[in-house]
Amino acid sequence: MDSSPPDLLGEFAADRLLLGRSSTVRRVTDLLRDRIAAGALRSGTRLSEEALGGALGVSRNTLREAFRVLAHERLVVHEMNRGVFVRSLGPEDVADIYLTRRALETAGVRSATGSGRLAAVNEAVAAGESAARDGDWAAVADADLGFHRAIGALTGSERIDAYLAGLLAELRLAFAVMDDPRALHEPFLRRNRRIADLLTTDRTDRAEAELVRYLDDARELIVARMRQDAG
Amino acid sequence: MDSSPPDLLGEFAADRLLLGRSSTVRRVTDLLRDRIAAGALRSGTRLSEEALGGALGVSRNTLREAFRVLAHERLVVHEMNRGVFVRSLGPEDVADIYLTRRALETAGVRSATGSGRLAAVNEAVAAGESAARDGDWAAVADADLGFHRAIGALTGSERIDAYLAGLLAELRLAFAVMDDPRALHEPFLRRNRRIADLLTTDRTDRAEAELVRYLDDARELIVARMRQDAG
DNA sequence: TCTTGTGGAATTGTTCAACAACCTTCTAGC
DNA sequence: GCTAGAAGGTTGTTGAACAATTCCACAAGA
Repeated sequence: MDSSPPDLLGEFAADRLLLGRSSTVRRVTDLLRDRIAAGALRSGTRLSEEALGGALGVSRNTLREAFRVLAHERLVVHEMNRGVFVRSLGPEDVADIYLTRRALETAGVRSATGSGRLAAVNEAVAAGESAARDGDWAAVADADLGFHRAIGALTGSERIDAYLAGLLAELRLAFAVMDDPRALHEPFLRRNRRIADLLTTDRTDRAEAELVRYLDDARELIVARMRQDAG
Repeated sequence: MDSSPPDLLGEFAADRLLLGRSSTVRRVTDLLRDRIAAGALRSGTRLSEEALGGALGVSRNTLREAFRVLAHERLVVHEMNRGVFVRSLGPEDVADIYLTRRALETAGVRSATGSGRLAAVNEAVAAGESAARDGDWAAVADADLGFHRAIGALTGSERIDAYLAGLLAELRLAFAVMDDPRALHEPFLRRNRRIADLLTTDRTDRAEAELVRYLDDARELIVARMRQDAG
């Protein structure tokens, strides 16, 4: 042991977290989260303990532990004695999510200078533009969310990053309402680029103003579509 | 039914949510959360499934569901095949929490004007001052956290309020390190009052500056004490 | 002395079966 | 058409069981 370079030991210690075999609950939670984000499980769908447990080959108890996590992430709602359902967002939810995004993302923009994390922001913009050229609108959506997550990560806070990631996952529930992902994400590609450029050139105040306008416009787009569907 | 005033029906409908009999998991989760916040369960304490389940009179499966929730709230850590432990915060955690508080609370300050929610802020300040006069430093701590939660609630976002509440609960884990609650909270009573006054008179920019200084100072106080304990 | 096996005790991870409580639906009766 | 009540299915919770894993102590070897 003493002959090993200390660096090597450090690497192993870091690997240990990745190495750890994941529990069944963890795998089930991840799987359900992915299916919900991908829209395979629509809003309002009832997740029967018996049916889903049978399909996944896990016990009811294990499934219930996974449900508790997903409910805390607001991806499903747990109604007492009635079961759990894939969450469905209303206009108030979307408005609330955008209020929260505004708080977190503007915080990121304001601490952009000297954060040394702008590379990820520019990479996300490039990924979105590349996906748009390929016509892969699902990838554009991913890149768009990745961009905003990178904006939040400018704060350097692990909690802000994690919470924003969850918030954006929740927002995907609303995306399912938009039948045309291109109409939802394409117009914002250019605005992402502009915000990234403003940040790269240290014009943070203007970047913040652009970001706030972006968020207001995106919210209005979704809320309008929701009211249209409802009426 | 038709003879009842509609207001009354609305009240009952609202009560129904509160009335709803809570599940065992919910009660266990609340109880453990309270005990952790109160410091009755110290950081690092191992929560044995069998022992705790026996003491509370609930089954291991029920307890495990509660653990999933608490782990998601970052109040306990779940180590695979080892068990769950009351979380212990390091200086990095405290720094991260204060970064997040800064993002959320400054957002609240910036949307204070015309929010119509300043009453709760002033009430929290008054509650803190009253508790200080009584020498009830635990109540001062509650009021302090209530003040900052009210600041976040100025955004009008339910999610920001809920997340900030969780964040402050997590921070109580660090308060346990401070043996003297008076030293931790008393100096900040005056600063809370000052921030509230600035907000009430619409001097939001100065309020924000004061708040940021407050948060930086509080973080330093806790981090310094932690390093002192560690070294 | 320090490290390396080894065995056993204790704990967690997961499943299964059971039952009470509850919700939903259908039916009978008015 | 409406209400009460019975029937069936689902969730809430428990207790037991077993495999997998960790922890601890102790012995064996360098």
